[in-house]
Amino acid sequence: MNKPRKTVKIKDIAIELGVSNSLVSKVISGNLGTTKVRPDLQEKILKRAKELDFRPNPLSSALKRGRFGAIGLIVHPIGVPGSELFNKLLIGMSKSLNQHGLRLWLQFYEDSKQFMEFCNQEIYRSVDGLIVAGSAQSETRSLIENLHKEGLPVITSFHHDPASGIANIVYNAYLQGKLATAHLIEKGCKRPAFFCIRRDDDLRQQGYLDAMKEANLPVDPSLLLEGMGSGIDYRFLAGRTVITKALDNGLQFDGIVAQSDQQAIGAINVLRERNISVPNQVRVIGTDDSPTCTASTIQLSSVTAELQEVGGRLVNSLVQYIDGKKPESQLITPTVIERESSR
Amino acid sequence: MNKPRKTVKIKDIAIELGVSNSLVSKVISGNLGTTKVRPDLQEKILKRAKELDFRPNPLSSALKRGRFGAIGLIVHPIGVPGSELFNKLLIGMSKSLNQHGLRLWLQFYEDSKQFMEFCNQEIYRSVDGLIVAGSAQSETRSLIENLHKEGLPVITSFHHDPASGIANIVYNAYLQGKLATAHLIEKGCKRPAFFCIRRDDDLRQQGYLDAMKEANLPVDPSLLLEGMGSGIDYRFLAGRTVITKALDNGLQFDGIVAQSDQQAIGAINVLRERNISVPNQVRVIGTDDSPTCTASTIQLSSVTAELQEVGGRLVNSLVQYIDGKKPESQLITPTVIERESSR
DNA sequence: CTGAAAGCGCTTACAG
DNA sequence: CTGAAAGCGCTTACAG
Repeated sequence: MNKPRKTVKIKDIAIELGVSNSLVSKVISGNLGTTKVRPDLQEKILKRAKELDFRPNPLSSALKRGRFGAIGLIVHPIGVPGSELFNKLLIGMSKSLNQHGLRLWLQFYEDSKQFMEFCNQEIYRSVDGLIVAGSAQSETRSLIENLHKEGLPVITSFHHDPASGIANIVYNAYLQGKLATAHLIEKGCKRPAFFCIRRDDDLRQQGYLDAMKEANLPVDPSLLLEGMGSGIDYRFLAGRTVITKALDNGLQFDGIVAQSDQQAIGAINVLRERNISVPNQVRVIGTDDSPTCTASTIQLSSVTAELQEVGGRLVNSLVQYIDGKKPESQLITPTVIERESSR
Repeated sequence: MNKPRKTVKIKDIAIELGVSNSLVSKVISGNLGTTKVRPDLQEKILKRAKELDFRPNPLSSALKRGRFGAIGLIVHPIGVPGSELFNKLLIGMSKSLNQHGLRLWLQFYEDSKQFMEFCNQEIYRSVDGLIVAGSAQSETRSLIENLHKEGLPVITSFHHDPASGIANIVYNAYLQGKLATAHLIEKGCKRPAFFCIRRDDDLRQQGYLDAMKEANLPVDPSLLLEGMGSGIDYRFLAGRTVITKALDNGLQFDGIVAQSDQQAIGAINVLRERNISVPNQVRVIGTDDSPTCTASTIQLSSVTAELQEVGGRLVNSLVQYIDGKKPESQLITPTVIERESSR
């Protein structure tokens, strides 16, 4: 066993100055209540506390107040590897947490089993609120709803099927698709292709379709490129495969809206190998504005995911929630970052 | 204010079963001490606790025991953006933390000012130990040493100038350089070039030099490629710039050891544009084994940084430290991952 | 074999 | 204007 670090306590100061614990506590916390301290005494206490570098033991305060001073973050692995989406989320949260003097308890989960373990650990009894981010599986969703019903303030960051009655804060994936497509159209594209993922409620695809409609451009179904294996694949090779197939099929297109930056780079590589000029013949835009965009021969345009902003708002809303103000769901608007590939 | 969630307490169980708080506490925690409970009573208590899904309030236990049940992680942003090094570190830590039932308090710092703020917040008084990772600036180093002297268990993960008297756990950068170089030599390279960074104590460069020596290969100083702007630059463009210059200077080389995967990919792109075949004419190996390696037309060989392993060991050592066992510094051995670019 | 009691360090309603 | 006292929920040395 380690000897406990010795720290200054309220009692130490009280004894030294010949006043009561109560008074020291009140003066230092600033919660005077009905108490009216003599100004000189107050000053003396504050001065001594500062000299001794006193800090209340957060455990004791929390125990007394019934607060923990900490929030939990449970994340399903998010973003393409290399996208830095998760890092951005954390940084955004971290800043906001510091402002509120809160601490973060972090937990990863890879599947609903792990999530259940979390719920069965005491961890969630050690936080004032919870943020759950990543993709929601139906089992985890009901677990979250249970925690919420038990009175734990919970906020999620899900794109699909958010838990019912729980505020959900995410970037606007629909607008990502729409803005990216509108950007290419604005640059002169008439037949931008779109990299589909295999799910029927793909928000970005909706955005693509609406952008086309608003520009009065017909949507040739063959512009909706599929074939990225079974399931969702945001990686490099998916971009290669899909665009290779499209070219081999003789598809005519003058733009590509990709659902990740890696897909976009994969596609660009194929185009270059076949001497198709980017951006002159085909303009390309990715998604996420990840480091990949500038880590390539041709600088890739992209639409942001604003994860840092999302992180900050998640924390702020949760803090308000803990203080009793029921939060609203929010959709954060992405931005198009124009670079060489769509100029 | 939020109504506090109501939870089951020891007292509730005690009253219900007509026994004392003490007994319930002892039975549940398993710390019987001199106490010898009647087996049937013990069973009754455990059964009821389980039914009620009782979990001790960690705050109270911690307060009583003088432990916090949490450790702090302060990180300087690490790794090239997109390298996922930080994520790997976190995942490694997270797993180990869960095993020990510990929680993580996360804090980023970008400069020593922020680090000082951290030290001035009460946060470090709410953890049983601290892990500091990233690059050490001299000011932060002395702050860390101070925390350590005050009795806070601290472990660092620094590559250069670790704080004195504090255990330091990192991957072996020297071996990264050496193993990567040896790999290329084994594949037949006689004149592998090395991407230098501008610091006189570059461990990877030492590794490169030693690998060459052990293979009895002469080191032509012009193989040590500099010119990546002022300071360290691990990014894509640095690789392009350096290798372009080398080729323009007519340098003869048959391999490249890069200090990041992005640098390597940048270099490969230049080589391909000039119709120099990778790996036939030039074998290339990167560093970090980041997602970039497989997100490229040619799959990039790389040498790992083992951050997940580092993360796990940091936590394990810190836990031991908290329990009174002074930890040792450790160097984690990296592994070469062979892919297309050096085959 | 079991429980009463003190205590971890703070906070706050209440009494003086 | 200030302090004694109770209490947050648990733990443990000690008494019975």
